[in-house]
Amino acid sequence: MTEEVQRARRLPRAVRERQILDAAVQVFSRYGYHTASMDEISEVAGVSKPMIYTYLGSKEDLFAKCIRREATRLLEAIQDGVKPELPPDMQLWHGLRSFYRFVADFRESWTVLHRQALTVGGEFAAEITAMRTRAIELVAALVVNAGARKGLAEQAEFSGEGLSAALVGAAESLADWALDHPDVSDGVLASWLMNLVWLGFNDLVEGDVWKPTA
Amino acid sequence: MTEEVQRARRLPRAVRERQILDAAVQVFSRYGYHTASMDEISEVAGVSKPMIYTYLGSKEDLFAKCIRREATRLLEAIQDGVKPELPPDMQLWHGLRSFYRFVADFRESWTVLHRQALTVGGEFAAEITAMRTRAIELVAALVVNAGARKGLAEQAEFSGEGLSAALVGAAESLADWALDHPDVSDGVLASWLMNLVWLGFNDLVEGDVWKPTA
DNA sequence: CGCGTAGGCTACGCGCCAGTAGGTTACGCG
DNA sequence: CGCGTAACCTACTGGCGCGTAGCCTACGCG
Repeated sequence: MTEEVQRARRLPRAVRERQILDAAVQVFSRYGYHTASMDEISEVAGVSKPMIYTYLGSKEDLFAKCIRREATRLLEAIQDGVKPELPPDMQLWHGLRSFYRFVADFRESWTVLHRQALTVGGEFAAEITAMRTRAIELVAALVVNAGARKGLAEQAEFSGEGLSAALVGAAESLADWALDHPDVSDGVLASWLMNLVWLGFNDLVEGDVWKPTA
Repeated sequence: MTEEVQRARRLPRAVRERQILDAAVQVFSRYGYHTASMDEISEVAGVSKPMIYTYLGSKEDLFAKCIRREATRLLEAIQDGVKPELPPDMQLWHGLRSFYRFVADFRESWTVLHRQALTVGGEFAAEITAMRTRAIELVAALVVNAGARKGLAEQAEFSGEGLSAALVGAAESLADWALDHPDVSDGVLASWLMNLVWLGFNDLVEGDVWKPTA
């Protein structure tokens, strides 16, 4: 009689929770919130369904916990990369590099944050938006700060918040593009954005404004 | 005996289809594909549910038809605005203005295209991506064309496709921002982007590349 | 004035899936 | 060695919502 291979058994709660969250991120990122089924998550996690409910609560709870964990990871990855003592452009550059490195390393995390999070209407779609807003405000602080140094104030051609929204959007969109082009390094991606944005911004600061021609 | 107010009756098929599509866009944009219910759409349309199925098919069919109608509207709005005989920067500027005007005028159309369309995995998420890719390639053509004039070729600092992806993302993101700031005109929004992108791009063309400092 | 057809509805079936009831086995500790 | 408790499962239910069967009614046309 061959002894049965033991299916990993009697693990402490903390370990199981991590397994479940990992599986959930994977399945949510692949199928989206609504299409993903708790049965499949439990299967991928190698755990039965009631475990999920006793440990992590309802489907919505589970999703929220995924989002929060991945968001925290992302923000920490960026903050670890940026060096506050450097000039604004280098801060931005390092932040962007860390961001693209994270996206490349944790595709599923990024997908679940960027693509799937908005699809669950209501309560914590707001939470995601809040996180995104924080990112925008952070960038805005950089930009406005750099602008203020040169005496760029409330002109019609300038809105720190608006420009930051555009910049963040550009970064996100480029991240999606990069998922299909894994050969492009994070340094190159960050450089593209810097060339686009920082140079243009510098011109603005110098008063070199683009105007429509007749 | 007061005569009953007649509930709009016996309308021709084409009219009903429009009513249904209008209602569907509204409901889908508010709740998203999965959360939206056919019952609510029928209610908003002022029509019973079987009508939707006989006229427009399944829920997925209905959503696809919404997407296609709104996408066509958007692309036409942009193409009507742009004048091909103008120089590249002015073409881009007019295209952007038309885009922001559209978003302001048809918020629901934009929402359903941008936010909700990606949430339905599979078949025609691809369709949306295709449309977006077309937009990116269009912009890329503009950019590459303008770059080629100045002899900017395959440098590490340059990728028409990548930059275009970033630009489109910036435009979309700014559109979302603008939804919360209705007082900002389409001309101003377009100018911001031109200042960011075109000036930076011009610098690139001139060989003025941003490089990280030690 | 009858009959075909296009416009329209109420009311139901049925599958899928989030969530649960209730029971079983291993481990820790006195 | 027995008792509490924490880990873990199988097997069910209940509801929500897509899609439809079947029926009614106004209008046009000979």
